[in-house]
Amino acid sequence: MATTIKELAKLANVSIATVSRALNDDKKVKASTKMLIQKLATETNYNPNLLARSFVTKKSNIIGLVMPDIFGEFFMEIIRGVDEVCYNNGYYTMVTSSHSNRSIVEAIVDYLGKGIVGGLILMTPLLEDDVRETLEKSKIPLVVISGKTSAKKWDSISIDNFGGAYSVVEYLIKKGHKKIAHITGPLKNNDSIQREAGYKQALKDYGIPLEKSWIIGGDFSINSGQSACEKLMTSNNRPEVIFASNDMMAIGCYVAARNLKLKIPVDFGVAGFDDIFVSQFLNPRLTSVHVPIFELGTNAAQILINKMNKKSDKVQTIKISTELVIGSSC
Amino acid sequence: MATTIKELAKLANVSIATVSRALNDDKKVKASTKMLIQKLATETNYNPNLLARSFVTKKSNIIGLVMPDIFGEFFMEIIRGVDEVCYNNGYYTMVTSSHSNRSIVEAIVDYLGKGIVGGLILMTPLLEDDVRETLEKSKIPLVVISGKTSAKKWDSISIDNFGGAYSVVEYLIKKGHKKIAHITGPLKNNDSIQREAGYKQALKDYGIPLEKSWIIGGDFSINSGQSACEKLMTSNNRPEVIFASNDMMAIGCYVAARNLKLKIPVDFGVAGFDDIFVSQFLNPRLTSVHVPIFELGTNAAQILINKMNKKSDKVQTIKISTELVIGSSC
DNA sequence: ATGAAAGCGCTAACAA
DNA sequence: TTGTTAGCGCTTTCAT
Repeated sequence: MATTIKELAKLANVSIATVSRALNDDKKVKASTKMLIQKLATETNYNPNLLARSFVTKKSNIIGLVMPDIFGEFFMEIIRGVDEVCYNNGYYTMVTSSHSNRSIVEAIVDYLGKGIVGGLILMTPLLEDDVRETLEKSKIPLVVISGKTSAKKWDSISIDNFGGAYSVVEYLIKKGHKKIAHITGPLKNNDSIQREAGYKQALKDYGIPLEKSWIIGGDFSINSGQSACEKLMTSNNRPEVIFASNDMMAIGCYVAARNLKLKIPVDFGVAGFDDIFVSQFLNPRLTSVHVPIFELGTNAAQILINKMNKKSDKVQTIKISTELVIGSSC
Repeated sequence: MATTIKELAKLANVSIATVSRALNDDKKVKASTKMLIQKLATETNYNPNLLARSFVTKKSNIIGLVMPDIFGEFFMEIIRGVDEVCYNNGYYTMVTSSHSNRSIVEAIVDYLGKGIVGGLILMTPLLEDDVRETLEKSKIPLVVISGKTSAKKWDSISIDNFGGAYSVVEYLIKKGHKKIAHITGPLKNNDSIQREAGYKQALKDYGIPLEKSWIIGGDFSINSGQSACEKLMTSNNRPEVIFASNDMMAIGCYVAARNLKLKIPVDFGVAGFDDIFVSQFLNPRLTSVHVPIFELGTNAAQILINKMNKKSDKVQTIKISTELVIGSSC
């Protein structure tokens, strides 16, 4: 049995209230008393029962991290970032994702309703109406990691998708390319939408007409990248270079190239987005847009914890900037 | 404010005890009463306060997942597996890792002592004495994901490292190779130790003498794989093929090959272990040992939950078998 | 089959 | 500066 506050009180010959205060570093406890109690606490290996504490304060220092999926490097880095900050601040990280048999709303409602988490980090490519509604009802501090800096209602943190995409395409144009194709991400995914917009804007700014047939819909998966690339490279109007909306699809292009016996970057070039870990080990090294995912996680957690501590209450909207990483794939 | 059991009791015109019983599906509640209460609960969107419940029952349905690190695909898949099973059984997944500034013991103690988790999944490459001690003191259900099936004290689940390594090396030998080098993982890592043992045993079984200089110490990182490979391939006694203790180090060999202007598999072959996601996109496709990591996670969670539900109390020791994946890298 | 009441460990008024 | 006490939402004896 773990030491309780009661036993500690008995040992120290004070009331449990005093112990509680001492442990919570209340200023109005005599220094000597505080010292004694803290010494005793250490000796007896006292650990406050967090459940009891959360229960009575109605505050939980468990942070819920809800993601659309738990897969791949991107989410891993988010978790790592969140965990890092949580740990350093005495918070706990609880993760979940929308599973095959439930929507992201259910996941949120579950976390929120059960009173188990004191704050929520929601990562979602798109804030759909049902999610918005649910969130509006809740009074729990919340940070949204989103593809778009739109949600004025909640603190949100997002990647500069537009700028990142713009910079790759601009780079390609400056290298002399005019025939630049684009493989998009999922239709309703904000990251994807923003990246496509960046692509279009860059073309426009440099006076390059848009070739509709060079914009192929993908879904961020390797397979979709592969088939999109095959489609592009077997048409009679082949682009010189393909900008894939994420690295996974860029990898799909590599696969397609292998199948088609084409050589990157000789026969066609490829650029991606995300600069995931493996991209640097592709041969040739993939040109991509580096996204500091880990920082996305740490930032989100930090903002949330500030909110939970009432250290801040204005709604923040942070945009994380990206960086072009030039490889030899285009 | 969320609906409480009290309000529900008032609505149903029964005592809170009855409500509690009905909600917990106690057999001695009249069917009609139970129905009414459950209907009311649904209508009012009642959600039991988990904190309160855990607090009083002294049982938490939060499962703590402690890992040496939160990085890369391996851990991600574990988390995904655990989350999947937890979700399906109404449990919650709390993750943490030993951080730069704390040991894994501290992480465990923290989880355990605070009464916040009701069960623990501990993933560690090596059960060191301080960890053992800590675990022995604890009375919380526990499952260890380990590199070695040794811990008879706790339920444990591990990969068949020995068998996996043996099968790659056997495959290489049968292809006619005799000069097989090995890059090991960290010295005190059980996975690494078992894999090395499998390598040695295969050589022995096929009567191939061990060449000490062909066993180079690595640490599972790409860099260590790269430098080990460079060392091997620039010596005057070059092996024909390198079996790296994990895919990351195998990737390091690819990098080394590129630097040394050597071609895989023409100039030398490479095999790895883990068959991580990216390995299939390496060029040439890496020969590796596939480890069903996701299942490692689901299994661990399932065993733990059974334990927590008292559905099982015998100590289980599961070994997850691996599968040789033949690529074109050797 | 149901109700009354105690109590889990802790915090937070309110008193002293 | 410290103690007393109520109470958080729930489960669980013990009555009835």
